[in-house]
Amino acid sequence: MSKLLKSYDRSRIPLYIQVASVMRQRIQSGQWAPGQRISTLEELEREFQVARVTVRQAIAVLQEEGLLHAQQGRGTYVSDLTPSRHWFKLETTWDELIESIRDNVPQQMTLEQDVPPPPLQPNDGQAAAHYVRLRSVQYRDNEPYSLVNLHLAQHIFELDPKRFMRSPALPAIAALSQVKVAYAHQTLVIGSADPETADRMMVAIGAPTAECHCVVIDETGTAIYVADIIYRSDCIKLQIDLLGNGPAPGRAAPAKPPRRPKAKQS
Amino acid sequence: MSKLLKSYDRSRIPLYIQVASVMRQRIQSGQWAPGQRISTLEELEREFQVARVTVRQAIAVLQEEGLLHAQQGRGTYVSDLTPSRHWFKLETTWDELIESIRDNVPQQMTLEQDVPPPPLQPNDGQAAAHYVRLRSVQYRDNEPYSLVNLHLAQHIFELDPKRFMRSPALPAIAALSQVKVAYAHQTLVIGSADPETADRMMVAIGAPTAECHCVVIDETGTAIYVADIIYRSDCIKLQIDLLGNGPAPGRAAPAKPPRRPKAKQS
DNA sequence: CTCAATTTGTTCGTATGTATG
DNA sequence: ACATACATACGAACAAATTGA
Repeated sequence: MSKLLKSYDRSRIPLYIQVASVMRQRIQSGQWAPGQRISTLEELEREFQVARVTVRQAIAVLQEEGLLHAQQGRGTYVSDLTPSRHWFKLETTWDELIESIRDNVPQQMTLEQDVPPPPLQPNDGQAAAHYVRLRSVQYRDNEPYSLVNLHLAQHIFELDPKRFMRSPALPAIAALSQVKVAYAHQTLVIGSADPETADRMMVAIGAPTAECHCVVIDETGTAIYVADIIYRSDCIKLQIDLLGNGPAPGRAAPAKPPRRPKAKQS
Repeated sequence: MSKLLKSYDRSRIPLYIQVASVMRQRIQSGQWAPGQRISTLEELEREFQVARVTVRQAIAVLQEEGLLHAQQGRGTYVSDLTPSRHWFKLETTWDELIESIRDNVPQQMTLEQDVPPPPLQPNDGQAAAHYVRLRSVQYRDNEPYSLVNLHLAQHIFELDPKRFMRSPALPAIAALSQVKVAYAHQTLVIGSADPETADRMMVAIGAPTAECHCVVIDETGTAIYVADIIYRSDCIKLQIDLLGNGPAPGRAAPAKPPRRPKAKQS
């Protein structure tokens, strides 16, 4: 038996979906380039060690997703326009993070006053006396890609309620001269969508997600901003500069990009 | 109809697996605590809007995983020992990264000489003249959790072939006084296991993975180390210090925690 | 100890989905 | 396209174990 059939025992997921997911991976990784003709049904049958109909079911799945189109007598081709993945760069420093989300527009913002404090991890500082809870959804091209569940210390929220209700909170906090940010950190794990998340983000239940837990602590050690943000897994990308001396000079880039030429702290 | 049934149309994955994945999430998130008795079959039927048999299939899945145990007449209980998740911290600075993998022991190391250069991203510098390819598997408790596919510049490899063959390459490079590391970065995206990955890491085909692309560039702008590392998604956790001034002082910790607070002071 | 309530375990019939050759 | 086999899912009824009154 083939490797795939052995793995099938491990997974319980219908075979044609597994085949489809392997083929999807090949398209998205570029191993099957846009416009290219892929292997014939017979070759795919042999490669995956499955029946012809199963291959066709897998192809049907990818046709519905717009990644493939099959033509009788000619063959099966990869679509020219494959949707871009990993377009959302999750920044790893305070300044870049603020900058990257400055112009985001949160949708479906809801506010709850006087909510219980958020669950805090060991390094998340101490809870504030009162929190408000802001929930919102981020969209791109009319498609939701992240859910924000934010606990904001009430005394911070009241410094500029209108702004917090209509624009991202982190830039708003950075703009508040009264507030001194002492520590800020973020953790990321890979999870899977529960029914509510799946529904709000329009993905399947159990689809992989990136779960970010972002905490901002003021000079008194109080967690003034505690956000749990869930991203679709296929849109996110992290870029980590291990030495902290900026990216390597690119092909046509100048030899010495000393820092970030963008905006300076104000 | 319920949210779950609507989402089911979107997913094509068997219903009982979706139910199981929601229940698994609840256990792993602590919403269902270890030892706790969970809702009765009838309540779960109503909540998920599925038939009794479907709930039981989901429970059977989680029983096989050791997360639940059911007892006739009494109820269904969460196991006391639920396996730990996210135990692998992927460090985000050079020094911490080196330190964290120093004592790892790669298994099943294979070497290929004179391989074609690795695919390089725009900021990955220039390819070296010759590369060797080292592949290995990382284990914990006899379970594989990551696959390493490393392209190492041949002239670097030859500085200490024996060490590169039996211990992690990054600490080995850091230890080489002849080598000056100018840039080092890492990108992370979420992918899914292809058949070979699934087989070597003993997960299902299509299971989510964390794909790391780590590049080390020397002072001549040459990519001397290009690693593509695939982790199981459920073991990995990133911790990003946005301000770069260390973690916030913990509850019982002194104001200046020197490094790793292994032992706690009370 | 028995009874009743509660809860999981099992079985049947039916319909649809998945996979093979 | 067809015939076959097995998996998935439903609803309903019944059986068996546990608990407490």
